[in-house]
Formats: sequence, structure tokens, C-alpha cells
Amino acid sequence: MSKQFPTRAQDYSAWYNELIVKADMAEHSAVKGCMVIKPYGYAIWEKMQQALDKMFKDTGHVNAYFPLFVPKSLFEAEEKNAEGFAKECAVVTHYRLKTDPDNKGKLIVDPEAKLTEELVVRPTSEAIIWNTYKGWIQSYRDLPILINQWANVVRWEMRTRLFLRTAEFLWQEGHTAHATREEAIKETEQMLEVYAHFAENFMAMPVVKGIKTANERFAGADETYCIEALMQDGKALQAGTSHFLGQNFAKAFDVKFANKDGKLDYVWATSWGVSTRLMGALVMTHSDDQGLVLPPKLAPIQVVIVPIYKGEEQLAQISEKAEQIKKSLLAKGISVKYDDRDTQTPGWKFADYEFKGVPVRIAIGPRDLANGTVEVARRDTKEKKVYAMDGLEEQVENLLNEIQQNLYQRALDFRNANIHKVDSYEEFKKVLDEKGGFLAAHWDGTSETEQQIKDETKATIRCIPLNNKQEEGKCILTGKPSKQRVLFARAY
RNA sequence: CGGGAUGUGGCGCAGUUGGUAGCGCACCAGUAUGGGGUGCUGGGGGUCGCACGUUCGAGUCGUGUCAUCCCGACCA
Repeated sequence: MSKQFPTRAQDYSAWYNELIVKADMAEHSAVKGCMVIKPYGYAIWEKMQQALDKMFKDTGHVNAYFPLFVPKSLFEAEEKNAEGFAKECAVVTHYRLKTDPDNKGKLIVDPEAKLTEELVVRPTSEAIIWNTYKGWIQSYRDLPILINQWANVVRWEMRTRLFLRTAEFLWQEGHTAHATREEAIKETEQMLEVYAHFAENFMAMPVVKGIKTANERFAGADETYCIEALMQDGKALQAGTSHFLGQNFAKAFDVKFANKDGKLDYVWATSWGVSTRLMGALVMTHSDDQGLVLPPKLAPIQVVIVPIYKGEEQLAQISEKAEQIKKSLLAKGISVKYDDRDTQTPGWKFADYEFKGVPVRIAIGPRDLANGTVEVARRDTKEKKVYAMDGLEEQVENLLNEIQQNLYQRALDFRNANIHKVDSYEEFKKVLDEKGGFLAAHWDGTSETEQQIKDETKATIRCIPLNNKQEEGKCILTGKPSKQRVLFARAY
């Protein structure tokens, strides 16, 4: 492993890219804009999936799967949605290759095999799903439909970055159908809460819950709720969205139901999603110049045990103890790896697990064996302590909780310290350039003002926080009256 | 799509005025080690992104081309 790993201060972007690759999370693939998620990175994603999936199930949702391809005619049905995604769609036009008659051993697209209708590779699944729901819904008795899908989607981005923006990415998308507007809004808000809970309690990443302005709203939604996080470099990152789709898709796909009075009405819809982008968020929330830092709740390996020994006999003695410790930790539901490979030295292992963000490391050597102790090191603070072997599992359990807490608190302190109230456009620009972070500022509520600020500063309104404090003020750009501050930031 | 850069063993790089490739890490074998990326000895592996051209001779010069990365516009 290279020793000249860039620091965050030197080059945050390079730090991020190299960290992902060197921590063995992912790498660039042979396909432009697409990454290979490696086992270690995928294991983190699986932990995220498990936690989220349970929360979805606990709130009454079920999983299903819909096709990767969307016929163009369906895709274009909801105009705003189609328009919003049109410029980043991959399109399948043919279904066969054949040997090139002019170039032996090479293949060409068979011109005879042109599809009568092009297939859009889903950038999101509203269209195909609502076309399907049409056949499932006749009566209010068929509602609600509460479905989630774990899938891949493709958005042909011009510029990509590992996890943060890849042409193909993994996500989950919930698509629900309801009899009333109120119920759909309640669902939208509920899922936002689920996301916020996941971000804060599993990722240890504080988020601001809010709603998007019209400019930033999901194409085809009436309202977009979001959770916004702040990365270490002062840029914001949209970590999850929950959309109230109104009756837009029901109208586009003619999905009506008979209510209790026998009257026909269009179905109300929501959709909500989080993606592998959260992996990037995780990295940019906690990791440091020594590599990845993982919150215990999402770490594939929570505790690693490293033996320090001379000779096989000593290893056997240490292994016996180590296996005992491993067992007692496993019994507490803690994931443990005992790394007794003799192909790497202890120091090498220390550095390696540190780089990969394993929250707790236990080292056992002959000295410990004699004293009935172990050396315990925590990744978040780099602190090392000697613990007695007796009752170690409780200690480690507590330590993991403490680390989880500490990471959250650290991130929260950072986030709070980087919400800056600004009251003039000059101050806005100055703070944005010098400090970054969220800027709480008054805005006159118009798209034009938002757009102008974006054009001039690259900062966008990340959200209007929920339960936002109401106060009289003047728009920083136009000086027009404003009733509340909104959060601006430069964003990923 | 605009700007910048880079393509040389698995990875990271060097390669002077053109004379058919070298270093570090990794890898393999042996050996001594083992409380923070271990030392020593020996070993295997590349035809220099691709094409064309200049030349007696091209990693090196020229033209073209492809790819990737970074910055920006677009976006989760």
C-alpha cells in the first residue's frame, strides 16, 4: 500500500478518490462512468440494505421487482418526468449482433434486428411501475400499495465520481399508491423520517430534513422532501429524497379507483429512494487522513483480533484465547474477524485494518497472555488501552456504542459549526468562499432569484427546513420581504 | 460538450542529444524475524494505448486516433 496517501487538506477530491480505491471499496471499471463495487465496499452496502430493508418492512412495505427496460411510449407518458430525465437516458435500439462480414472475428449490430420501439434503460421506475399498477388497482380496497424495489438504474452522466455519481448505480426505490392525498403525504413524510433515522443512527451522519424548492424538485413530483448532509469539505450532499407525486402519474397512466361512494378518482402516489451515493456520504462524513472510518453499525468487521507471536506454539496458545474472545463477542452479535494469517506481520495488519476503518482492534501477545489482558485500539480516536480479558465482551460492546456515538457527535458538532447565518449578498459570497457549509439566508421565494444566485455563486437552495423558524427578513439578493431563512450551499 | 493531464511489468513511476527498456512496491523461493506497514539473499514478469509516417534504427520525433483521469457545465 502506498505511503503517500493525499491528505484532505492537500486535495480533498484526490483524497476521496484514492481512499475509495485503497480501502478496497470500489474501482473504476472498463466501462466509462461505471464502477466495480468490491467485496469490502459491497459488504458495507449490504449492511445499509439490511438496516433500511428492515425499516421498510417494519413500516408495512414489501419488496418486488420491475423490469430494467421501459418502452419509450411508457417513459414519455408523464411529461415532466420524461423531460427531466430524457437527456441522460441510455436507449436500447437493437436486439442482436452478427459477425462483421468485412472484419472477421468482429461483431456489428445487426441492422435487421432493429426494435420497433426503443427501450429506455430505467433512470427511475415510476413509468413502468405505474403502468403496472394500473392493472392492480380498481377499488379503494386495493389500496394502499406499498412496494419497494432494490435495483440498479442508469443515468448517463457527463462526469462521474466513484459512488457519488456513477452512470449505473444501485438503489432502492419505493413506489406507493394511496386513496387520499393526506395518506400519500403522510407516507412521504414517514419515509423521510425513516431516511433521517437511518442516516443519523446507522451512518452517524446528521441531516437536515426539508423540502426542495421548485427548481430542485424531482421531475414529476408535486413536492420533494429531502435529507441534506454536510461533508467535511463544506459541501452539501443530498442523501435521500421522498417525493409526493400527487396524481401526476395516475393521470399519465390513467390509474383510477372507485372510492367508498362508488366514485372514480385518480390514485395518489409517492416515491422515495436512497442510493449507493450514501457510501460516498459515509466516507466524506467520518474518514480521515489515515483512511476509512466506519461507524460500528455499518462496519462489515466490527472487531478484528490480531495475534502477536513467536513460533507456532505461542500462536496456538494465543489462538485458543482469541477464539474464546471471538466466541464471546459473536454471542453478543458483534462481527469479529480473527486474523491469524502468518503471511502478514502484525504491523502490516494494524495499518491495513486501520485504513479499512475497522472500529475496534484487539491485539493479543505473550505479554497479554501472562497478564490476562488484551490491547484494545479504537479507530475513531486512535486511542489504545489495555483491558482485562475478564468481561471483555461487555467492554467491547460498550466501546462500539461509544464509537458510534462519538462519530455522530463529532459530525454533528462539525455540521452545527458550519451553519452560518448571513444577511447580505456580500456576506453570503464571502462566507461561501471562505468557510463553505450551509448558509442560512433570507430568500424572496422566486425561482428567478434562486437561479441568479446559483449562476453567480454555484450555491443552490438545499432545502427549506421542516418546522423552520418563521422570522421577518429581506431577501439577500433582491431585498424583497421574506418570512424565513432557507439553507444554501454548494453541493455534490 | 469546453479546459487540463496522462497512457511504459499487477500498482506507482523514470527513461537525458533517437541506438531494440529500468526503479520502488507487489509477486515467487529461501532464511532470520514478529508489541506499528520486518531484514537479508536469490528469482520471474513488460515491446512501451493503437495506427500510420520520418529514420539504417522510434518508448523517445511527426500526424492521426482511441481510452482514462481531473476541473467545469448537467445531475442523485
